[in-house]
Amino acid sequence: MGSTSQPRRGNTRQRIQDVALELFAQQGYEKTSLREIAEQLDVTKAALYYHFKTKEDILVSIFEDLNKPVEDLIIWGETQPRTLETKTEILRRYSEALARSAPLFRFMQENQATVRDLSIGETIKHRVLGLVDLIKDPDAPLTDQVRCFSALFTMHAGMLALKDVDGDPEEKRKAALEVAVELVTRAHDPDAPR
Amino acid sequence: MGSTSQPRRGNTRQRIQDVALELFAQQGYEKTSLREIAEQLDVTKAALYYHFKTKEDILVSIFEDLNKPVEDLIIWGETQPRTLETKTEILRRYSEALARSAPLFRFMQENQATVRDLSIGETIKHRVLGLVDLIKDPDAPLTDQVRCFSALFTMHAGMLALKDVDGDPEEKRKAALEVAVELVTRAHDPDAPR
Amino acid sequence: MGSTSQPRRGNTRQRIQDVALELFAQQGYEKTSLREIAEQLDVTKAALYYHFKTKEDILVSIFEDLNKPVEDLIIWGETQPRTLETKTEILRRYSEALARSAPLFRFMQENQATVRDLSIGETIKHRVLGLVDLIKDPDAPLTDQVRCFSALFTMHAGMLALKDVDGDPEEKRKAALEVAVELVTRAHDPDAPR
Amino acid sequence: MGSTSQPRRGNTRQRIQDVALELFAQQGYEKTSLREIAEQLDVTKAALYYHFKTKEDILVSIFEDLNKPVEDLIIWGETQPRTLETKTEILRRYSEALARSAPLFRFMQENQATVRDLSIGETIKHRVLGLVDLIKDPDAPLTDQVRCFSALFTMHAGMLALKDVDGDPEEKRKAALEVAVELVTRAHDPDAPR
DNA sequence: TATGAATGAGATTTCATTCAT
DNA sequence: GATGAATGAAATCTCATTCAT
Repeated sequence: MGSTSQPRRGNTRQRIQDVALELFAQQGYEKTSLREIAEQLDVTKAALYYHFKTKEDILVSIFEDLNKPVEDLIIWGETQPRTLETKTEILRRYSEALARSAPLFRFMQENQATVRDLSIGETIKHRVLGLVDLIKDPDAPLTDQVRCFSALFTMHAGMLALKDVDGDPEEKRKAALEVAVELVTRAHDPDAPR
Repeated sequence: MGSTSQPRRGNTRQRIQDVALELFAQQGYEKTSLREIAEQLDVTKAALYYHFKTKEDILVSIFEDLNKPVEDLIIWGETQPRTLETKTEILRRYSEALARSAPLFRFMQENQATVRDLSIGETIKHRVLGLVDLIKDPDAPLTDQVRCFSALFTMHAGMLALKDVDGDPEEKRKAALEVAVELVTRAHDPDAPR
Repeated sequence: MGSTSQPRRGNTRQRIQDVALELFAQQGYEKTSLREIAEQLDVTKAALYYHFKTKEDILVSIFEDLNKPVEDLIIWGETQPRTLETKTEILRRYSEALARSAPLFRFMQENQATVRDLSIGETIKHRVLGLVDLIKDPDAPLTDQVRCFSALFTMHAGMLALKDVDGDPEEKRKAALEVAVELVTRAHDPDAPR
Repeated sequence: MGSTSQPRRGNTRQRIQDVALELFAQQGYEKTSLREIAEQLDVTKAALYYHFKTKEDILVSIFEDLNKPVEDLIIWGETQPRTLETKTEILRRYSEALARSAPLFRFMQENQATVRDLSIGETIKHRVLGLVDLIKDPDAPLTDQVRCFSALFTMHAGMLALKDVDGDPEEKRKAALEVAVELVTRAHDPDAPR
């Protein structure tokens, strides 16, 4: 929550995560050193090692905390019927999850090469594919599968590329969601009137 | 014939670029060391510095060489009328350029955080925005602007995320292009029958 | 008493400064590598970087420590009346300061080109000019100003060139001081009988 | 042959020496790389090696060319009677030699640590001591010997420290010479009236 | 809960030098 | 007279990590 006025006790772990995520998102994972993180927190590097086993562990812990909503979403989705309504709802919830953990997702988007080799790499891949599986039909033609992927990436892009476009972030998110829903709708019911 | 036995003289510069791009795309820019590149070429690190001023310079030179087609495409596009046909043609050509320089674009997609801070960062941003400008109308509603961004990202994704989908790469590329065209078409003529 | 068997903990910083100064004076700044310093101390190079930010920083820290007496001397001098007695006293004290920090001054004398570009360069220049200002009259004829500079350099030389002359160092220092005093005396009172 | 006209061709050797000396004096010997010299001359590093065997050799050759007058001066001095007139004349000629080869002497003054280890190191030491021998009496008291050294250093300083003093260089040189003569005069005839 | 001190590995870069052409 | 290509050695510096206290 509060980013500047932290009471000095008991929440160092959280503060490390906050600062680390901020720096990771700003500069990239490899270009952010533990020294920087420690300095910004006014602790020593060794203190980081009291709370986390490795540098990677810091990132993993952040990911695990912020990723839970998406995980839950997939679990929920798997119990629902594959109707268009369900798919739309999934997109809606996913869009909100993205918005809530924007820095993390921005980081993941911009550091794919890094993240791929880390232990979360597989998890992430699984998650994206799991999400796609919920909104696409396995036997759909290739074009429809592309539409589903595209829907997801559209929402990701909604947080990134659209930085350079004017307008309120929340509105941009909604516009991206709208386009995503449209894409999935077409994929879901190819015979719908165009 | 032989892909491993390189002719030893005269083309070192090119060979450095080739090996570097391969490794950059495979492992990421920061995790690829000059030692690795040199070893794979059976030259000393110092030889790299005879041909390039810095590590960054290697990447920049690769980028400048492979980026030319896209640059040309933008210049061409700026002289054309903003018809739907032009836009479609731009997408088609861009898709082909992407396919031809796949490793570079894959690298750029997966190393955005790195590339952003390099001297090519601004160039790339300019280029993407220049491309988007050719296919979107400046006064179009936000949703249509998203569609245009989405079209571009769909083609990028066509080279990346779709790795995990079965099927021939060329077919996947065409499917991505088709979806992109569709998105731009809708953005171009919002009143078209759906 | 042992000069080679150093107590291993707690005073590393000081030991680095000692060894560094010795090597800097012996071989010059640029020709002394951090590897050498580290090896002579039986520490790793990285340890040096724990205590000092850069190679230059090692030198700067040495300089700042040993320069204090001279700095104090200038401050003291500025509060005194510009009598011949004051000037003589300044020369006397300066001569002693030089003797006490002989290796540093020898280093500075022999590495002027290097020191000039370092961050201490300006400080040193300031200090020498500050010192000269205390012993020369601003409106004195050029010849008298030269005498004052010469007085200072005579004492510097007393530590250097006179190495190749026979005799006890302490006696040489006193002889140099005597000549310096004589020069300043003449500059102070040009009409004095010769 | 004998004439000193310098057309743009065929005098590369001389041009190398000129540029090298300028850079050596400006930045110091170690901090000046052959790359810099070559670039400033618009030739390749390898070209330098056609004309000189090593980097040191460039410096040595410069030194040998410019040092000749001083060498001659010493030889001449050795044939003269050790009168005060001779000594004065030596100082006068030396002062002129210094002025004529100012950059070289400035370089030597500021790079003593470097020069000491080079092959010219011994030569220089010899030369200074040879010069001193001409103006001091071997059995003179220590103070008088200091005066002689001081005379020499005063003239050196005349080219350096006096940079920061106002006034015409030629006048400053003459002032330095005057003080030097005075010092040697006293050393020569201690009983002279003061 | 943390720190102070240190390390081992490795990064990028620079340099003087060589040699076939 | 000079270049193009390359090398071997070394330099400065950074990093993630460890451990006794």
